[in-house]
Amino acid sequence: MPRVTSADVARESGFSRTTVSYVLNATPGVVITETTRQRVLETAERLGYTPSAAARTLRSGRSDLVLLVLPDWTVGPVIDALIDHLTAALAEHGLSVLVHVNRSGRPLAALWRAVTPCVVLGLGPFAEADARAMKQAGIPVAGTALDEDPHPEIFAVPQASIGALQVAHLVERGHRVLAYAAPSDDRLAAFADRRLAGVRAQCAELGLPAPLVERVSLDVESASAAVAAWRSGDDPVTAVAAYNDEVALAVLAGVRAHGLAIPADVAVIGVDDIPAARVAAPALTTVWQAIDAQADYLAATVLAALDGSSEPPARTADVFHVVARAST
Amino acid sequence: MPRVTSADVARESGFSRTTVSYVLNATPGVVITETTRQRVLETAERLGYTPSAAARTLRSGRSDLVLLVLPDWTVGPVIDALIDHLTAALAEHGLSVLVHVNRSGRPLAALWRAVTPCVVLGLGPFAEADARAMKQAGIPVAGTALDEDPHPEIFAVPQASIGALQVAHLVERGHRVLAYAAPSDDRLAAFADRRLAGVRAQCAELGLPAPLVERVSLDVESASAAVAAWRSGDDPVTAVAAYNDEVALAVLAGVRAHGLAIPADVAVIGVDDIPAARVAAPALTTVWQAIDAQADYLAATVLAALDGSSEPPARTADVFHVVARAST
DNA sequence: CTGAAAGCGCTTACAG
DNA sequence: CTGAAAGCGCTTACAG
Repeated sequence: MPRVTSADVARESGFSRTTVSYVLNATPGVVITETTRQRVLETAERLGYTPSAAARTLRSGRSDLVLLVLPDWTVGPVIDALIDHLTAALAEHGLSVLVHVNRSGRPLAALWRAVTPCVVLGLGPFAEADARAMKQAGIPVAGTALDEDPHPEIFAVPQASIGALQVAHLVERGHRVLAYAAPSDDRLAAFADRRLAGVRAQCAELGLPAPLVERVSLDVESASAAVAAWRSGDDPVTAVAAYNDEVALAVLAGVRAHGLAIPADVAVIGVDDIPAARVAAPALTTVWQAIDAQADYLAATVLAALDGSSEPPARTADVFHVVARAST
Repeated sequence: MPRVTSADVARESGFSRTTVSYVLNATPGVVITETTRQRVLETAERLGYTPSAAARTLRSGRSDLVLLVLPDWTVGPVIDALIDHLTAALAEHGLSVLVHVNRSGRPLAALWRAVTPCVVLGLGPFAEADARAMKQAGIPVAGTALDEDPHPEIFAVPQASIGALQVAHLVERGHRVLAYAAPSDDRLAAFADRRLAGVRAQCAELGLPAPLVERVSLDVESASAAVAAWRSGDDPVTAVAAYNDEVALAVLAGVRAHGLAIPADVAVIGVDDIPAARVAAPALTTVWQAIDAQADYLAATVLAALDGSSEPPARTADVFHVVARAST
């Protein structure tokens, strides 16, 4: 069964391809008789016509694909949810999201030249060369930033603020000697380092000793060793800010392994609010992020990049907040 | 900066577009002088030529996009890893994976007609109408099956076997009164029901009483209620097979809430081996699935669908196995 | 071994 | 208000 084309619709409806195109695209500034319009629409419907994305792309030099470039780190439930919402939001505008995991750090050029996306959206920073090439080729680029960023096309989730928020919560609970549990995976450094910087800055601000930092991989031994280090000093650590919930859950296991009480001896706070956090022993206090809002904002950013007119919306106020549970 | 086309390469190298195309595509059955070949290749390289996917698609009627259709359920780390591996494996063959989450259950027709993917790969079953339409349009369809399946283009991960494996492990540990913790999310039914069927069948096979089934959502209250139900009978449940690790972690919390010992009073086994399983209290026994192998198999299936010649590879023997930890 | 030409399906100046 | 025609970049019969 060959493809139904706009030429078929034209022939079948008795109008020219031009008219069919005008009707189907509701081309602005072109006036079409209502009866003509109806007849074309009806014919297209009856024939099951779907425009060819390839032909449109070839013609316009731009597809309706949004290329979403993920950095190499493990995606995890949060980014997962983000992609989900973003895909749904952009689908309403006829845009499809093509997710590309940039493992190997190869240049993106081959991919975006081949796909000619209408926008490239990066969840991590782009390589200098890639950014330049895309700019030169006139492909709009949008993305998220890890820090506060003056560029409006960038959605900034200041990672440092997350760390600061963790500290604020722990201090509120009466703690003064804090530690930071960093992830063992180097690919997370871009996030982890910034969150740690936030923890450090907030500690300094509040006149607390600098946080003791240990890397914790996702097993009991590693976490247990970290806890040993944190508790060995003259002024033992009483609260741990973890990079994320998975690391925090490992820390909980490490603390339990030492026979210490949570939160009486050691309090722990994570980031992400993954499902396992709620049912941990004890239930894990964590930082919740407004993923939906972030996704909506990113979607709006993409649309704004496409069509200069529509401004990105105002930022949501509640980007993240602490969900207090039994671990602090 | 306008796009570099094959015409540019032709002009610049002094050959015709035909020759350029032959060289660049290494068209089989066409013999090209080595010096010509080199000159064309060198020119293309120098100009930074990348073929236009849109034009190729329009010409051939088929893009190099693989449309991966996910069912509506939460993706989770396992599917996540699967997508990751699949994307990498297919990228080596010049194929890009377009992930589409089929929320809302809308017909897929508009999407695949627009994108003209070279293969549609489904991780869940397709709607009858969609499957028929794609077949009629000549688009190869591949996918995974939830049951053993005679069709070679389908990768079957028999969900029932996972349930059976859970039961076998629990029985090996000396348990005879078993329960099944089903997820509260109905979208998971396709998986959950099959795994439960496997649990039931294996219990029957071994002459055990039928498993008591409770739905468990991902919070302590729900899990606690399920545990209460399981323990209330004359013959209290001593072991729980959970739908997946997240449900299993909730069950652990429920058991702890009742002050029962794990695994002495109640043993728990999950599925997936998520990072949180290893650091749970106690460490969670679970069923590990060979995601890499599944992804490789799916990739091979896609390639086979594209090019009749290459057979899908032999199945990996070790599709899944139990990782025994402290919870059983 | 290489080239001129047609056509994939679409949109949009340009005429009428 | 509607139509004939060109062209986006590619591949592939068809000639030479």
